[in-house]
Amino acid sequence: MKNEKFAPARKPRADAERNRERLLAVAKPILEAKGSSASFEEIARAASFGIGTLYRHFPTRDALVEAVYRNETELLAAAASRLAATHAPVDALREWMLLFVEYLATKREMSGALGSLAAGTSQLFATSTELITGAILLLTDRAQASGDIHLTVQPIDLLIALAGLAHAGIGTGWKERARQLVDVLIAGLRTVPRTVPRTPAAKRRRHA
Amino acid sequence: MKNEKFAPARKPRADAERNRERLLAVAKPILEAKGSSASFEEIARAASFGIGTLYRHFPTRDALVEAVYRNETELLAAAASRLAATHAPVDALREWMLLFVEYLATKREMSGALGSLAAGTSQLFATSTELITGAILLLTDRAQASGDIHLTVQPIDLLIALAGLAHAGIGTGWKERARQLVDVLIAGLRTVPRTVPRTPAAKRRRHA
DNA sequence: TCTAATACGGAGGAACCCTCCGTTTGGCAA
DNA sequence: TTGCCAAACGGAGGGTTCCTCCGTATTAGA
Repeated sequence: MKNEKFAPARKPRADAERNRERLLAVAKPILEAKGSSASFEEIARAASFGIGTLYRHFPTRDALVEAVYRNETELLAAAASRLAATHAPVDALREWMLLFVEYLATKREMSGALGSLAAGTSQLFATSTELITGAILLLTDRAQASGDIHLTVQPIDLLIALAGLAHAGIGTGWKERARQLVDVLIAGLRTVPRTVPRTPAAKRRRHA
Repeated sequence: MKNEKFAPARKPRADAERNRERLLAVAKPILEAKGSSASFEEIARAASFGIGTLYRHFPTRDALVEAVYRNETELLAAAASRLAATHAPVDALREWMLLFVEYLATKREMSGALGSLAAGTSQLFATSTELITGAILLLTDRAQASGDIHLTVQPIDLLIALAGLAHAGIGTGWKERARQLVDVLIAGLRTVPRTVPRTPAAKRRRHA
């Protein structure tokens, strides 16, 4: 047993750190080309490492994906507070959502994974998920406080919807379509929700 | 060579047709439980068929998925014209989108595949894709003709967004969140799009 | 009943996953 | 510098799934 679980993890060996970087560098283009279905063995081979090494550094696919995109995720999150400081509330939200579309664009093949990143599905994604949700919450809270939008959905759902679009595998023109959707979503948030817009069919649905 | 390619395909043997039905019946619950990651071998075993038989009937996963849900897809498509006949344009659209959410709900695990179904990604999904796009086009065209909505997105993108939400793996409460999103989308479609809402940042983005 | 034409079964090669453990290496202490 | 050992590496191997291929069995029609 020892107390290994409590050991504060002495800093990693220099070679390990170098190798980790090399793995990340090699993994990124492969992930972008082949999507999250890229084989671990291929990545390891491409970096001239044994498969075991890859697994030691990144025990799961999610861990690898998160690490590869951690940096960009942080940049994206940072952009939120910058926009909040320089733009009107709704404009800031809109601009940031457009940035999110750009963010997805690099990783279209990966967007399934990133969708569940946004959704907070995986434990491994926890920190990235927090970054993203924190960013959009900052912007939506502000826009709501100003009275410009009325939140009837969870802000993260807006991003998940966009990620869905990225993921669907529409070919060229995807990005433009996603941008249009951003504007529809924003416009939808601006309108005052009708109180209890229940139709007879909606009641029926409750029992379906 | 012969002319086998042009032979109008004599009707399938009775046993083959029986077996096809049995495969579909067995596949459905398995797909629903395990998602599209369900193994072909498992399905074949569950139906007490050899793996070869399954592959002959459904050469790809997509073919199987489409066949399993073909029926429900047709029902969903049919509902569109019914709603168009009985509801005001926007109400019909909204109700149908809510039905689409229900449609997804049965197959949450499958929604990735169904997303690309909606997107028209796969050749195999061609006919199902047509059914779905035809249905929503009917409703959006009508709502646009009445002047109640202003289409700035491709209607199918609305569905893809919803499928994305289904796919993201949000747990309980998914359906309610999707319904809320439907209302945001509808509200967004109702507003008159601003003419050229370009910000400086948008120009910059063009070169990214 | 006979015989093509169809359909079925499942072995087998290939790809991938992930674990486990013997070997190698880096870095610290003497 | 040298020696030691925790840390890191490599890759064989057992397991799973994919999908093809072809010998065997079954059907439908003459």
